[in-house]
Amino acid sequence: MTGKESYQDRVFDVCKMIPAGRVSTYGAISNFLDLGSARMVGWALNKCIMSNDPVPAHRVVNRKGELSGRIHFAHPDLMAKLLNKEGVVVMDNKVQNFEVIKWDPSKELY
DNA sequence: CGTTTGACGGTCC
DNA sequence: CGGACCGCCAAAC
Repeated sequence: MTGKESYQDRVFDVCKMIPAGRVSTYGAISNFLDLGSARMVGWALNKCIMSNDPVPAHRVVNRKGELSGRIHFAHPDLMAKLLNKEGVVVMDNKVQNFEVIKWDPSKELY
């Protein structure tokens, strides 16, 4: 390719690097890719639904550990279900032990 | 080309 | 702890 990798492609790549059973945040990805705004991650992931690539967007939550993006999935409960399936405890649309299973590319990935 | 919106984050009170 | 407010950048209108 000519290197036309948009910020969206980088977000996809980072999301694919998130280990199962772990969750990342929009801010962490934004900081790692130096996008300057966490909103860009949300916009990029919104396109991931239209994309044919298997992007585990369900592993990305906001800084509070809430499944803020669940409403964009095929079913609002799909995101929580996928996380629960991977061993992540989700209650009331919030990730339990969030600080424990939180995964930061800038810290975990070196 | 100005305005609005959006899967956010941090600060302030 | 939670609500209000601003900053942030890109796409949609």
